[in-house]
Amino acid sequence: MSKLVQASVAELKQAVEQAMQAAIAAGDLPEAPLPAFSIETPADTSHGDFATNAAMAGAKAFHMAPRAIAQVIVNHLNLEGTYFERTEIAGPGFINFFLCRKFFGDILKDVYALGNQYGRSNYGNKEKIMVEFVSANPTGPMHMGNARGGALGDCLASVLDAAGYDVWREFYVNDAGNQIEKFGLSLSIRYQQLFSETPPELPEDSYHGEDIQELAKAYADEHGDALMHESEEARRDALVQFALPRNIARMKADMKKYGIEYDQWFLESTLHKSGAVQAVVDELTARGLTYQQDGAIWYKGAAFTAKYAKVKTKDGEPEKDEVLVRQNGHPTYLAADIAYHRNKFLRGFSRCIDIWGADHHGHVARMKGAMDAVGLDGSRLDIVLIQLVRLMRDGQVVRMSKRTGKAIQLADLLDEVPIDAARFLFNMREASSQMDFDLDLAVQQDAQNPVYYVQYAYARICSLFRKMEEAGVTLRECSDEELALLTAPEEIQLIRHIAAYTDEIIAAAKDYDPARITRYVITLANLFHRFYNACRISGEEASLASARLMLCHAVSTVIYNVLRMFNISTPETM
RNA sequence: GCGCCAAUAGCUCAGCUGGAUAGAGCAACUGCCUUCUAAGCAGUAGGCCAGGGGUUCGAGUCCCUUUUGGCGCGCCA
Repeated sequence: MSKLVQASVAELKQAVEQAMQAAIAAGDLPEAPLPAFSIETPADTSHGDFATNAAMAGAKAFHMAPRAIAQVIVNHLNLEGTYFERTEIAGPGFINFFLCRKFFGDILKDVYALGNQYGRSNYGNKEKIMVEFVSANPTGPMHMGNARGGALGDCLASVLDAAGYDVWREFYVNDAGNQIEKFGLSLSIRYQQLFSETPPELPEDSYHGEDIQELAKAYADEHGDALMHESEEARRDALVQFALPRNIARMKADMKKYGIEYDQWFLESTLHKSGAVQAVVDELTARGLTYQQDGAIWYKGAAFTAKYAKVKTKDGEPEKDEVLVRQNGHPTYLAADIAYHRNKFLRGFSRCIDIWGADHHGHVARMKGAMDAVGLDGSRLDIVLIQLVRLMRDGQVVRMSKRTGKAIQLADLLDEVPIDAARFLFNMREASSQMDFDLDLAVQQDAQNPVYYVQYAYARICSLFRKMEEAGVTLRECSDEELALLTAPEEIQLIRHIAAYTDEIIAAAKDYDPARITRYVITLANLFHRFYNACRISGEEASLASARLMLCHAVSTVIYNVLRMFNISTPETM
């Protein structure tokens, strides 16, 4: 694992600091506080494996030319006992460091020893963290945005797990409130349209989808027209009680098909039943943050929201307050959502991540502020906003399904494209960028489709191992001397990339950006194919062949670990 | 009007907390299979990083501004 890398960076930083101190003590540098500097990995490997800007950063403090400072630092540098064998001063004053051969061999030994644990770290210290994602409305089928959110959320959770967090996946089901009222109304009308000569018309802002008609019909098929003789309220209740579980079951089935398993499906209704929503209203009232107006209860949240967002102050007009409880006595979505997030923290999660569609961005600062308002810490709630997805076919935007003529649903997508491709492609772009999902590319079974490109690299290595086994050559742990035979630029580049894996996961966890790992594994496959074209294994002298076999094994280990982490299949033949 | 996200090769996108000549993949052109999967590789070509200011040793990256695109500003969720 790249404990090696992390240790190397740490010891390098220390060595440079000590060199500067020694130089000051020796009078080669003037007395001055040490500058803040960094250790970085140059883009161009001819500039070394690591580099530091210490000399440039210190130019001001030491009143000397950067290259002169660099020379002084190098003169006092002691790299004995480290993996570094050589330094050089380059460009405007960079000090470049070159790793010795043993480092690369040790990386391969580490991967060999750690196997499917390679890449995992304790960065997160087992901190309890929740990722809440998709959380689609149970009033209808899931759509394309849910597909992207599902892939990103699930893979983010996996990345956090690999980085050493204690991760919990949750789906929030809005099975209460206004949308459910509307759902009931729509069902009731569709139901009445089945039996009545003069049924009511569906209002403009209710659910017009076919699925509502199907649900009403399903109820009628099972229970007949009995509800026609019930009160409107009883009819809606019965229909909702019938339809909601079906919709939720379907969402669970779709998510499962998509390769996503939640730890919990959290029902909003439980918050209302348990009194948690009322408790939030009471809590805010006790803190003097509510008032009554026009028969509703309002939340004075502007000051809390302002901590997390700019607030318009045009004409001295403050941010509008929010309604918590409507005139009709029903709590708003905001009240329930505050209760939900409060509940998350009370369950012991020290950090909560929500994946939301970008159209909800107006809600972000308000929600974080509200956590502060109820006495929690809004900075522990992080929202990842996902920009829109457009489906593309033949270079054209696709809005409607060919089959149903309706808006494309998640289920349609999963019928059309392989799950592997959907999960992989939705994970290539970071959440903040708008993306086009290319349906033609997703079903394409060739190298243009990145998921196949990566899987092919893995299958190629599996095939190699089968061939070598037939020839009586098996994988074994090589000696330092044997691994030192790996000197081709293709080999060194490949090992360097393998060495970076753990840090990539940590970086992806820090940035909440699982797409980073997708790009990482594509690059890994590319480096492997390059190596495989340049270097042979069978036919080479035995110790070199064994060393290369160990390298191939390391590559397949990392590809396997990434694909399994993202729940993408790893075919051994293609 | 206010706010959020973006703008990098013909197309789709990388570019890590500011660092050394701005990178891939598609598409275009030229090569590489009697030997481990050619679903692969190598090479050529392609750029005032949307425009303009600023910060500094140094800006695609940070700040301001203009333009363009997407989205949001409900007693909806």
